[in-house]
Amino acid sequence: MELRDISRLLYQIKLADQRVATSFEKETGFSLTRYEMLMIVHDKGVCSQSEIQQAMKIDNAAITRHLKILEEKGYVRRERNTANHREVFVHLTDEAKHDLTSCEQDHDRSKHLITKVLSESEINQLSSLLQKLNQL
Amino acid sequence: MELRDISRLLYQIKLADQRVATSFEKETGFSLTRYEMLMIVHDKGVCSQSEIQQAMKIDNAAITRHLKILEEKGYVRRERNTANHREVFVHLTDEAKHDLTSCEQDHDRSKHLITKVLSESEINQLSSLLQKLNQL
DNA sequence: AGTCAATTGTTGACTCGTCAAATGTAAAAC
DNA sequence: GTTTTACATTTGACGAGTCAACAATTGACT
Repeated sequence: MELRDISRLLYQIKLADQRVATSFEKETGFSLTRYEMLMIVHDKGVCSQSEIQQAMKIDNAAITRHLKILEEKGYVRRERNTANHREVFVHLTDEAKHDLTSCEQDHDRSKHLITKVLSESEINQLSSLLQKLNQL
Repeated sequence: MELRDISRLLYQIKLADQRVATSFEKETGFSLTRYEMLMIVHDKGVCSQSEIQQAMKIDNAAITRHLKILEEKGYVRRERNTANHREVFVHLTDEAKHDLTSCEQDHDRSKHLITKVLSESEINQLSSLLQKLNQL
């Protein structure tokens, strides 16, 4: 495996990422990162930012900024934990829940782009390969 | 395939991209994008920026800025095409060629991280899956 | 010629991530 | 009971990409 080949492979990953993220945003109206963030908060119900950080593995600074935007849009509410004023608790608003489920439903009707180029089993393959990469 | 699952998958791609790009840079000393750019110029010998753009599929603005940096580092030289003053011809300097081959050699000795988590056949799988994604 | 359109590259304003330094709070050490 | 130390979040400066507006050059049509 030459360095040249590795560079080509990794660059393909970069391109795929860009492609896929922008197409997700076009289809759903949510940025991929913020959608993921909302879903994580949704699953946890209420959580601190560092919990989000651990789940998403991106920088805390990015979390803060996304949440600020989501708050402005009225999708999340943030309150300092009264028992520990260091942390901020985040939870979804009803509006967010509503918009997310309606987005899901819209989506169910019009299959996502990715299912047009990859079969179910290929998606599973991809997922397990990515999992290995993300162990690095 | 639920939207939630798609979001998870795409987010994994994003994470893999970030991981892999930063590890490439740490190991080689070249940013992935600029390495790829240098190799493309290397392969073509001399080329215009729009040729690079087509090969790399990133915005022209990004190309301009990377080339500016590479020029400052003494890795490429740029001259307007005398036959068509709209385009700029780019070619590598000897310094770049030298540094690139020595980087390649260093690399051959210390296998790249990716080969530690993926087998040869997994890498091929991944590559073909990415190719399909990049058709979107 | 003289205008109009297409091509090539550059620049500015924006998004999204990083790291590092700063803030504010809690807990531990003395 | 201060003074460290650690933790959670925030902010600022930066890198890398996007898009849109602009400039310069070329080529084509009348």
